[in-house]
Amino acid sequence: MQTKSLLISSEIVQSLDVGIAALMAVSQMPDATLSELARKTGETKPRILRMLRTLEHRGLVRKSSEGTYRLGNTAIVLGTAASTQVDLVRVANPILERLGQKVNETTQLRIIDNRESLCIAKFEPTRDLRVHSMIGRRRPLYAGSYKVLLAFLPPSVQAQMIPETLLKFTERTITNRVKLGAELQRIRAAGHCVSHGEVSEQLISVSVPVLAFDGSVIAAINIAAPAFRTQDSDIERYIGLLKDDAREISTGLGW
Amino acid sequence: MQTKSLLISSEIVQSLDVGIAALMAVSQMPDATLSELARKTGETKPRILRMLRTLEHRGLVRKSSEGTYRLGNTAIVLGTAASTQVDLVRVANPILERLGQKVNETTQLRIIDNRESLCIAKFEPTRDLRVHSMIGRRRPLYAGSYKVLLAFLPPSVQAQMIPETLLKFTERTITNRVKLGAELQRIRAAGHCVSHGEVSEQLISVSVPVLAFDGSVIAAINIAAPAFRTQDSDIERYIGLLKDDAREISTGLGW
DNA sequence: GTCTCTGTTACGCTTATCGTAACACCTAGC
DNA sequence: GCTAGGTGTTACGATAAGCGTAACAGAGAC
Repeated sequence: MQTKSLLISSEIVQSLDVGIAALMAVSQMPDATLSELARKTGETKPRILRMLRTLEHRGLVRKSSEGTYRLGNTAIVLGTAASTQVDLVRVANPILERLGQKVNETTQLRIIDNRESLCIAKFEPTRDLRVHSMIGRRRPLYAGSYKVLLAFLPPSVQAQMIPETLLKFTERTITNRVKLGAELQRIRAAGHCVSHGEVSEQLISVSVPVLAFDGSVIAAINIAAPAFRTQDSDIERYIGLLKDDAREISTGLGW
Repeated sequence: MQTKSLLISSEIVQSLDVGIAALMAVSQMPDATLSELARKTGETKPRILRMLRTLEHRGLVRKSSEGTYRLGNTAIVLGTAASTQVDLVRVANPILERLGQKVNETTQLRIIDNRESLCIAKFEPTRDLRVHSMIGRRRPLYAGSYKVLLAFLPPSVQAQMIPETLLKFTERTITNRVKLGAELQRIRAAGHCVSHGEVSEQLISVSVPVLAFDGSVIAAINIAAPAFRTQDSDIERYIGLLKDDAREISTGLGW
């Protein structure tokens, strides 16, 4: 008895699964040592060592001269291929860039992944002061304008996505589940969500859902900007632009 | 007896290795079916099915509604992380872009990988007629200007990198191993290589090596352009620019 | 000196993974 | 109608691949 996998363990090759876990660990902690990676994944050192050797042999991971691990060239090739194969990203990227250029602010594409929102595409303007964004960064679903992802979910699924305790990021974060529910209804009716510093102080974020042909929510696109240079008139304008572009992404996906 | 792995099989977790092989197969043949992927990897269908299910569970692969497979969101996240973790790419990318803007032509960064040259970074100008480039694309080491990668290798390693038979891509491809050896010596002396349509007709490519502190070759950067708009004076200018930038990459890597 | 970290190797137990076989479901051919 | 040759999928028992334990060497710390 070495695994406690009593639930949906079947159909999954555990060696491969742990190998991927090691790969993701390297991706999240560049220049980590073997021991650190073993701790992070909760596996034994010999096991992770075997995994890393295999990953290195495939070029997904590189061992530095100091003995620490980083992602390798194959990971770059894989990621580039992925951005052309994932329809959503391929379609959204030029639209995000065009929109970002137009408003001269940061734009993002986010999806629901594992009860969080996950950034899978972005554009940042060149101006000095701008909102920083990063592909792969996760944020809660219940705070900030990414709430739109929640708002357009069927009620039964929605409930599963909201954790028991809602962390308070700023003074304006909604931490009451009932109030959150009411807010989600309002968002659904309006078709957009504006966050005034709910996650980060002094930051305004406007999100709009990208819907499939059947009205189910696929993703969200948003504009994020410093509050001091964003007037109410800007926000109104952003909402209109986002809605147009969200529709364009939908049709670009074939609907 | 199910594997014939008599050589360096040890130290490698085969389940993980085959799983990665399946992943790379998906990356190379988007929208492939299970049977196709099993054939491509030379494994049985049930085995590949198990691998794909595990990869899907981790988000590296997505199964479309028609039952075919594509890369998934995790692959995008992984690739983005990789481009910030691989020093060479991180350092070279802005330099490649600056150079490409300056000459208004396509620029590339290539390394040796598995006896081939592999493109791991690139820039393409916006003009209508330009040389197309793709991260992940492989080219032979013995043809075109990528020969610089060979030329700066220690002679013993160099020999291992040159295949028995040299494929003839165009009329100008060198297919004689002796002639190739002489050419490599000339390149090493000159510090650069110019290809006049050795791989593709009507294409000129200029490459220069990126050297480590000890003079060993790390990578090559190149400019690729249509022959009709590239004068000898342009080529001379490209060589100078490339040499400067190659040195800048070297120092950017800490040397 | 010991103590505690590293990374690494060896080896025997056992369980996870494998391939075979059989399954159901197609479309094509005729 | 019936094969015939494709899919993708599931079941199961045999086996060897992969596991953890243990022990190793080396590097600091103090």
